[in-house]
Amino acid sequence: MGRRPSYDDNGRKKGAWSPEEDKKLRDYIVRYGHWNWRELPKFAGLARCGKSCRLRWMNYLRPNVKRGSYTEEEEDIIIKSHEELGNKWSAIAAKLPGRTDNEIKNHWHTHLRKRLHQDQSTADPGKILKQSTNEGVQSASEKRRGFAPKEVANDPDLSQAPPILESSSSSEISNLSFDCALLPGGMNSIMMEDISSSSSIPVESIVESTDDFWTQPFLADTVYFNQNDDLISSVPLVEGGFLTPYDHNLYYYDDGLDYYSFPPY
DNA sequence: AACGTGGACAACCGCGGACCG
DNA sequence: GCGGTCCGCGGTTGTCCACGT
Repeated sequence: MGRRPSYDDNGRKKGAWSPEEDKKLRDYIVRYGHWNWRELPKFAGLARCGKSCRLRWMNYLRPNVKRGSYTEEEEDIIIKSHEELGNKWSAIAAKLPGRTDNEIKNHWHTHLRKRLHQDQSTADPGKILKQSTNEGVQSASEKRRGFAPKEVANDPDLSQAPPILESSSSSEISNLSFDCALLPGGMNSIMMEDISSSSSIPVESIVESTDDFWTQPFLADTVYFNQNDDLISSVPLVEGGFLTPYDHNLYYYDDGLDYYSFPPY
């Protein structure tokens, strides 16, 4: 599924994500967080725009993203929330742990809306929910695929990942949360917070952005491709696999610590 | 077996809000 | 108040695949 990979005028890759790209993005964010979406692909070695990376992470790679069939309760919540909120998919998603707004939106358009329209004539809400649930337990496409989802099944990293349970929390997977803010002087700053240690370490990044955030490519000078013409890295890889913000002789990190340490200013 | 069609869903695109100088 | 940057949201599109003919 997804779109056929292609490249735009700026040399950025578009379309379906490869398992290698997924791994790079996931590994990078797990390790360093999404401190700045625009610059993240550069440091993660991805020829993607930041917006694409954000979407992929939020809708697919993010911990706790629950995939697969919808339960009766979930569909009930979606229908009721839609009556209440309309097309506020993010608000509806907030009521369904593990479900993304995009996934709910798709599910609504392909299953629930159609069914609601069909059953409005019968005017039996209980029946609507029951019918939607019966198919929601396993959709036609899932039956076809014999779910698990194709990409997850094909991706050894994803398939080996622990099952994401409704009750699990993101902190079980990563203790790091990241907030981005702007510091005076127009410089970007990174606020990395280690939940477990409650320590916050603001740091500054030298990158000043003047171009459109989402559309401007962020390829480094040196681009490496493998034999399949896939981008291996847009920056020279360093030990551990990524060029990080700290590799610009500005910061360093102590990998043995729960949080990153930086030289005093 | 070949082809057409529609379902499903990942990903793209454009817009607008929050924040800051 | 204005413009720029960053980010999130919702609508739409592109593509794959199963199924029907």
